[in-house]
Amino acid sequence: MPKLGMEPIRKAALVKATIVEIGRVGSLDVTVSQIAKRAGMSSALAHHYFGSKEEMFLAAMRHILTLYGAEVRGALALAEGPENRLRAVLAASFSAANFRREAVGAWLNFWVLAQTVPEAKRLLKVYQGRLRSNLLAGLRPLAGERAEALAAGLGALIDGLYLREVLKSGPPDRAAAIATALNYLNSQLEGARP
Amino acid sequence: MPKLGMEPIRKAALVKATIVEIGRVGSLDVTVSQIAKRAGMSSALAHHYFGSKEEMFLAAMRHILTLYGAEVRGALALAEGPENRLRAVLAASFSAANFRREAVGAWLNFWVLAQTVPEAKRLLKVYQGRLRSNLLAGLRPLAGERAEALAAGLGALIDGLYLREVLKSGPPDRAAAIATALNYLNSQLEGARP
DNA sequence: TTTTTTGTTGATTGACGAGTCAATAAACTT
DNA sequence: AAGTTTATTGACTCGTCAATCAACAAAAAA
Repeated sequence: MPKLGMEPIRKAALVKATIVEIGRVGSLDVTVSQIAKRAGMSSALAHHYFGSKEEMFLAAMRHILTLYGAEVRGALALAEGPENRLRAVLAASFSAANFRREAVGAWLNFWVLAQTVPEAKRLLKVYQGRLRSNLLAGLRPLAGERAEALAAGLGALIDGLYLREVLKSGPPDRAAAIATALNYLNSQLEGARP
Repeated sequence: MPKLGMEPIRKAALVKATIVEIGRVGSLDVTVSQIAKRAGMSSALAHHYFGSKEEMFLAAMRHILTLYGAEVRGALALAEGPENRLRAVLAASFSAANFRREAVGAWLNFWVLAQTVPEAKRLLKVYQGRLRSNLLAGLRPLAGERAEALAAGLGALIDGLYLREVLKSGPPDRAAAIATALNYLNSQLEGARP
C-alpha cells in the first residue's frame, strides 16, 4: 500500500491539524493522538515524521509565520508609496486568513511556548523584526526620526488587537481592527506633516 | 500542632505560590505539588483548601485583578482632572508591581485559560470593562464622541505592550511603555483640542 | 471527658499520554 | 530474486499527576 513520497504530504497534514487542534482546544494541551487523528493517521506515524510533539508545534509556528510573510509580501508588491505600503501591511496583518479565531488562538499559545522553548522565542522575534522593518520602511519617509517609536507603538497595538480578539465572542471584526490601527497611524502622522 | 484559623493564611500562600510558579515555569503546566511545595505544605492540603487546580488558578487570577484594581483606585484618588486621571491609569497599569516578568507571564497564561474556562473569561472581561470605563471617564471630557474609539485603541495598546514584554530580555522598561501609551494619547487628543 | 471540628500528610488510585518497538507490506535497487 | 528503503500501525512501556483516602493530632464545644 505504501505510496512513496508521503513524507511532505503527511507533514503538511500534521502541521495543519496541529493548528486546528490548538485553536479548537485553546491550549497546547493537545495530544499527539488528537492531532494525528485529525490528520488521518496513527500517532506513531506522527512521531515517526516529527520525532516529538515540540517539533510539531515549531513546524506549525513556522508555517503560520510563512503564510503571514507571504501575505505581507504579496500585498506589498501591489502598493505604491509609503502610505499605501503601510496600509498594505495592516491589511495583511488583519487578513481573513490570519485574523480568525483558530489562528489567533494558535498565535496566543505560541507566545506561551516562546516563554519556554528558545526556538519558539526566536521565531516570534523574527516575526516582530519583520513587522518592525516593514512598518519602518513606510514610516521613515513620513515621520523621519519618530519612525522608530511609531513602529514600536503600532507593532504593540497590532499584537494587542490580536490578543483582544481572543476574548471576543462572535466573528472577528477585521474592519474595526484595521480602523483602530489606521486611526493611530493618521493621528501620529498629522503632527509631522508639512 | 494545628493552630486554628489557618485557612486564609494557607490560601493566601497558595495563591501567591501559584502566581510565582506560573511565572517561573512560563505556562499552566504547573503541578499542584510544585505550588504546594513552594507554599510550604503538602499537595493534599492544597487540594483540601481549593478542591481543584482550576480553582487555584482562578483564585490567583482574582488576586492579580484585585491588586491591579486597588492600584488603579489608589492612583486615581490622587489625580485631579481628566488628563491626570488618564496618566494615573497608565502609571498603575505599568506599575513596578504589575509590569514584571512574573506577573506578565501569569497574565499571559490567564489569557490562555480564558479560552477554555468560562470563569476565567469572565474575570478577564471584568478587567477589560474596568479599564475601559476608567479610560472613558478621562477621555470623554477631552475627546467627546471619539472617546469610545480611543479607549478601545488605548486598551489594546496596553495589552499589546504587556504581550511584548514577554519576549523581551532584561528588566522591563516601564518608562518606555508609559511613553508609548502617552504618545498615543497626546497625538490623538491634539486633533480634538480647542 | 467525650465528641466534633479543623489541620495535616503519606500513600494510593486511576487515568492519561509521549515516545518506542516489533511486525507487516509495498515499492525500489542491484 | 534477494536486499534495502519507506510507509504504517497496534501494542506496550514508563512516567506523571490530579484527586482521594485513611489516619493522626490538637483545639473547641458539649
